[in-house]
Amino acid sequence: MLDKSHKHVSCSTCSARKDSIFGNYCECDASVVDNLKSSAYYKKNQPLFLEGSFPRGVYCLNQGKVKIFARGDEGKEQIIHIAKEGEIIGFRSMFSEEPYKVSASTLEECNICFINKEDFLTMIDTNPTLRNGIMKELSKELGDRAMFITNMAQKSVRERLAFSLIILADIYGDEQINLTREDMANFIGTATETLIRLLKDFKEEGILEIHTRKLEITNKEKLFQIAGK
Amino acid sequence: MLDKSHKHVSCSTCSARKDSIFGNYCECDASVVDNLKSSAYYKKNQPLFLEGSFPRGVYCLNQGKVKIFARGDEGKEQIIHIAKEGEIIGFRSMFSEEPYKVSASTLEECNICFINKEDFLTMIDTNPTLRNGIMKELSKELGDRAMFITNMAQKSVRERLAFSLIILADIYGDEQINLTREDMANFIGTATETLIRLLKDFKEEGILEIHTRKLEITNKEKLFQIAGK
DNA sequence: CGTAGTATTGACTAGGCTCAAGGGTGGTGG
DNA sequence: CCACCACCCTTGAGCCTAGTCAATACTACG
Repeated sequence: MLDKSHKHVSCSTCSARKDSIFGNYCECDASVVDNLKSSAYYKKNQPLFLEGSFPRGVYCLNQGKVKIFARGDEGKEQIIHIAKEGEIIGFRSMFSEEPYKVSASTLEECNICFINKEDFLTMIDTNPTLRNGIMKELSKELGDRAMFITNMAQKSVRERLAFSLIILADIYGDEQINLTREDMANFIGTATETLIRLLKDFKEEGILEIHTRKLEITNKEKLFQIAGK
Repeated sequence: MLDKSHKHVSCSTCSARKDSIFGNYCECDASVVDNLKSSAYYKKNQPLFLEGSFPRGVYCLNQGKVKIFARGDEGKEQIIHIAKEGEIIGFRSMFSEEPYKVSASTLEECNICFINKEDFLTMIDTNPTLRNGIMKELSKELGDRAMFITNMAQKSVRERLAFSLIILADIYGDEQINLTREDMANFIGTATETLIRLLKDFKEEGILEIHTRKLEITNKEKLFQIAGK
């Protein structure tokens, strides 16, 4: 349980900063960012922003996990990305000058800092190192999504599950994967029932342990094998 | 048939320039770009670059269409994007400092200009308008791909075909859509046979005319209806 | 200790893939 | 200019993955 009274996270002591674009690219500017930003506690399942609305700034994730998702025609969520500590969220639409094409919502309790649109854009304009970092980030994500699309189009659900579990294990680090079956199904792009059946298979094959909602990967090798490549 | 002896396309007379990021963002720099670039004629099905290799520069499409695709585990192509006249191709990997995650290959005869990596990066560094244009472009594509992923995961092949035909009609403008069945299937993310059967259905429903390989959309309204949204 | 949300299981169906076999078309070279 | 060959397109049959619907069990939290 996070400290809900925690009103201000300082960049200079931010444990996520080493994993962040800010940490990597503007060592010197911690205090500058510190003065511009505000920070806030978010409950589980609380939205940061919604598809269709216009961005007012960017979010920097200090603690917790956030899902980035789009909705299909019937309103079904497709999770595009799960952000972890240190990630900056929601800067895409600020450059494209479009409304958000995706929504963001907390998956657990989070501490999240916020930087105003104008302040952030000024930083980008005046700090080439940060700017290059952002461009690199945008480009990397674009490459990742090409692979994501290919996986969606060509892999079976079983293969996608294996692949996604590897990604999730990486996101959750030493913690166990902790998602509702529905969120997980929406990440993989399948029905909840199908996911459940496959998790059971994986368990029987000795790939993972199921502790109700938390998953513990016990044979990562085999996952790579099933995921293919 | 393009003029194969055409060795140099000039930016100032480039018919695609108005649709290009260069045309929109650096009116004044036409002659600068002109001096830096080289231009070349490409045959049908000629690769520009391959997944896994490192970028040496960017390509600017003066005439023709180019497919951007990734390969799945079994080597099957997944077409991520089809570039038309005026588009700049292959700048993503130059920012991410990774090898290409996708390949590019001409779909028909093309005239394509090439700008050296160093020259292009210098332009980006020194020309904020161009830079913002590029960032906008990266961001837009990222948004598009979120939708692409959602469509792949949630729509039926029939719906995806309708959706893709709308996109293709837009890319081909007043020309008729002209792709092999295989390329088209690889764009939609389905088997060639399934695509063919569905095209037949669409023809019988009065949505399109099939002139062997060329497709003529006759009822775009209905396509929107089927695509949903 | 009840209730809402979440997870699980079963039965059924169908969309779409694979394999296999023909039919067209257009580009090239004699 | 025409014939041939390679490539592309089309059709059919059968199967199987994965989605839907429906009913039941579990779990956590107030």
